[in-house]
Parts: sequence; C-alpha cells; structure tokens
Amino acid sequence: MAETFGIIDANNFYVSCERVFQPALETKPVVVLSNNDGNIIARSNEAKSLGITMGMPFFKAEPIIEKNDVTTFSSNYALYGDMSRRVMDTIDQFVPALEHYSIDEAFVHLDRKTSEQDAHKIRNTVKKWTGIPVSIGIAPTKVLAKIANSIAKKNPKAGGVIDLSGADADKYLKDFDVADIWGIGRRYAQFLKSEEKGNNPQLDLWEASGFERMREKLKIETALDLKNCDDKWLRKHLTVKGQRIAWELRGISCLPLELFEKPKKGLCCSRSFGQGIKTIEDLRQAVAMHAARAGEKLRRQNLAATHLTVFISTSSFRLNPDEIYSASASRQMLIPTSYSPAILENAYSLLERIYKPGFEYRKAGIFLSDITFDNAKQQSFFLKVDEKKQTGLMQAVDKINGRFGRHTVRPLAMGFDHKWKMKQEKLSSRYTTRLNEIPNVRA
DNA sequence: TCTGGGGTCCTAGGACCC
DNA sequence: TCTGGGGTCCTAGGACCC
Repeated sequence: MAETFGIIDANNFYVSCERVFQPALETKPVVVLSNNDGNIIARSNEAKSLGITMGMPFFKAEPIIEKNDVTTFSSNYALYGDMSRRVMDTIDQFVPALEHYSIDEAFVHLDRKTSEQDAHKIRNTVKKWTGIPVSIGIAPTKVLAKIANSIAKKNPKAGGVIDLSGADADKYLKDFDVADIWGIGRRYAQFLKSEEKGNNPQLDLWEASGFERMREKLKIETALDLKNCDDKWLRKHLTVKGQRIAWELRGISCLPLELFEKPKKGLCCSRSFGQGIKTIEDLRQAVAMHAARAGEKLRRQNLAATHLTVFISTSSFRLNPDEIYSASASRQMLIPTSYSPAILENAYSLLERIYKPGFEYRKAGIFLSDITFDNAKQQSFFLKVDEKKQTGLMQAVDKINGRFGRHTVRPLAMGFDHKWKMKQEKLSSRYTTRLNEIPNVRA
C-alpha cells in the first residue's frame, strides 16, 4: 500500500527560538544573522514584509533595520540545536517513523486515514511543549509533501496543515512556481523557464525538411508543467534527479524516508575571520581551533579520518585581483585518526606549504575525508601508536568541554589573543544548555 | 568598512586494465 | 601500418539542500 508522507517544518525557526525566550518580540520584526554577523539567515514574517530577503548581507539590510526598529540576533547554534532536539523528540512520540532531515525539518510517515487530524495534534503539541510553531504538509511523496507544506505556510487559513493526498493536487500544482520545488534550484529554474531553440544540427535538418522544430527548451513555469514533462528530455537536461522529481509530482514515490543517519563522507570545519589577518602565527591559531573541533566532531560519532585538507583564502569580494589568493593542500595520514594533536600536527605542516605573506586572509579551514568507523579502522604496520593513552586523553578533554563549554581545554596552539575570532555582537544567551544562562522567571 | 558554514549527489572524461 | 570493445576507478565540476 502506498505510504503517506508528512513534512513538519518549523516556521522561521531561528527567529521562533529567540522569541520563545523573549515573548515580547512575538509580533515584532526580528532577524537572525549568519556567523560573523554577515548575512540575514532567518526572518520573521514582519521582517519579510519589510523587504528583507534571505541571505541579504547585513550591511545592506541595515538601513531598513534601523528605520523599522528590527530586532537583530547573532546566530546562537547552541540554543537552536537544543530546541531542535526538543521539537524532534516531541514529534517522535506521534509517528511510526521519522527522518531528521535538517535542524528544523522532519519527514515522517503518517497513517493515511487519520493523517490530517494527527498532523493537527502534532502541531498543537509541539507548540505547547516547545513554543515553536510548525507547518505540516501531507502527500503520497516527499516532493508533494514539501509543496503542501509551503502552501500551508503561505495560507493562514489552512491552519498550518495542507493535505495533498486527494485527487485534486493539480489544482495547486498549476499555480506553484517551478522554482519553488524542492530540488529545483536557481540554475534549473532559469533553464526550465527559458524558451530557446538551442543548436542541435539534427533538429536543423528536421526543421529544414518542413517539420515544426522540437524545442531544446520548453518554457516550463509551474509544478504542473514539470509533472507533465517528457521523461527523456528531463533526464537529459536535469539528470536522474530531475526525473525523480517529475515522478514524485505524479505521486510515484522515489525518495524513501531515510531512517538511519549515514556516516559522513567528509567533515569540514571552517570559518571566516572577524577581521583580515596577515601573519602565519594568527592563521596557525585558527587552524589549531579547527583541528580541535574536527577531532571532537569525529570522536562524537565514533569516526576516524585518513585524508586531511587545509585551505586558506582572502576575501573573494576584493576588486583588485592582486589581492586575491586562495590555496589548499592535502595529505593522506598514516592511519585513520580522531586524535586532535595528530590532526593538528599534519595541518600545521600543510599550512606552511600554502601560506604566502603579503595577503590579508579572511578565511581558513580544514576538511577531513576517507572517514571510517573508529572500531573498523586499519592499523599501520609501521606506526605504533599508544592508542589507549590517546583515547583516554581525548575522552577526558571531551568530557570537560562538554560540561564547562567548548574550548575549556584546548591546544595551547590556539593562543589567547584571537584577532580572528568571529563577530557575534548580538548574541542571545544559551538559555537551555548553560546553567548560568537559564532565564529567570518572576511569578 | 561590512557578504555564512556546513553538506549531498550526479555526470563526464581521463587513466588504466584486459 | 593498421586497429577494439569492454570494464573500473578516480577526479573535477556543477547542480542542489538547509
């Protein structure tokens, strides 16, 4: 029997998290900024209607923000991560299967007969227990459920839930912009909507012999257009992914629920700096921090990595090409490891290879790949490591940092005077994860 | 002055093997 | 001098997601 999918998606999630702890902001315009207070990454509906767009650089939005008294927050991932866990735990109690798709979205299976009532129950409970408002889309496939969800968000009358399982889905699809379909990005949307003949010599001949020419591009504007699109054409221009989307629009499920977290294939720690830095000493500190973070991430998932890449770059917004430089170097380590000092040592020597004086660097990072499970890793014949000691040391470090906050224990190499540290001028408290930042309530 | 930080999947093309 | 048809693996690049 066909399944029924639901997608449960928090409304303006980061903004909603902030509002839970500052209810006075409920009807006010609010935005949340990316790391380094660079771009706008979440907006309340009030902020959206002021014309603040997703991804807008903060300095460009600043005039609107000043003028309309928009409340602004630096991003507080400790808070959002914890709120996300609460939302997911709540949903989990109501559904037979849940895929934790992103920090603010879960795909679920629903009982077809009671899906709509169940959705309302989930929505109300999540709001009551966590304070976070969510919208729910229901449909026989994930792509359709995403569309239902997006319609639910835009129509206050829907009460936060739209069910597209009925036979009249086309009624919605014909008004749904192809650009807003899950899996269709800017490039594909532009391509689909264009109407050009392209340059196919075969078709030239065809046309020359008096037949009407088939178009290379088709002017596909809506979800309904894409649903009715020719499979071969789609496969050719949008690869199998495009074809799957069309099938999903037709109600044929191609994308199952992913119930188990797949082990990561690569792991990246990088950050741009609050200000430009020039010396290799400062870069070393930043790289040391990323090495420590990367080790921590690996250990938390019981993974180990063999391949290490270090990269540094200047700002890409520089106008003078002489001031732009970016480079990376990588190496295969001898054995898969999650031992921070080993990652650090390798990262340092890679950094030496790519550093060039005379540039103002804006970003550094490391990337780990060739990732295996820690207990399955292959030992090197040549390298004898006292693994027990290393594991013990890292466990102690992780435990202390978990209890007292990140970087309580850290490599000395990280230094103390962090010129490169990220800009976070409007950070809210970690209300839910730090005892000394728990809110006080006067009753 | 000021522009995020993670990830995934797919394909084409080259190198190499028999 | 001429000349084949398969396969695998790897990488780079391009698309997408939140």
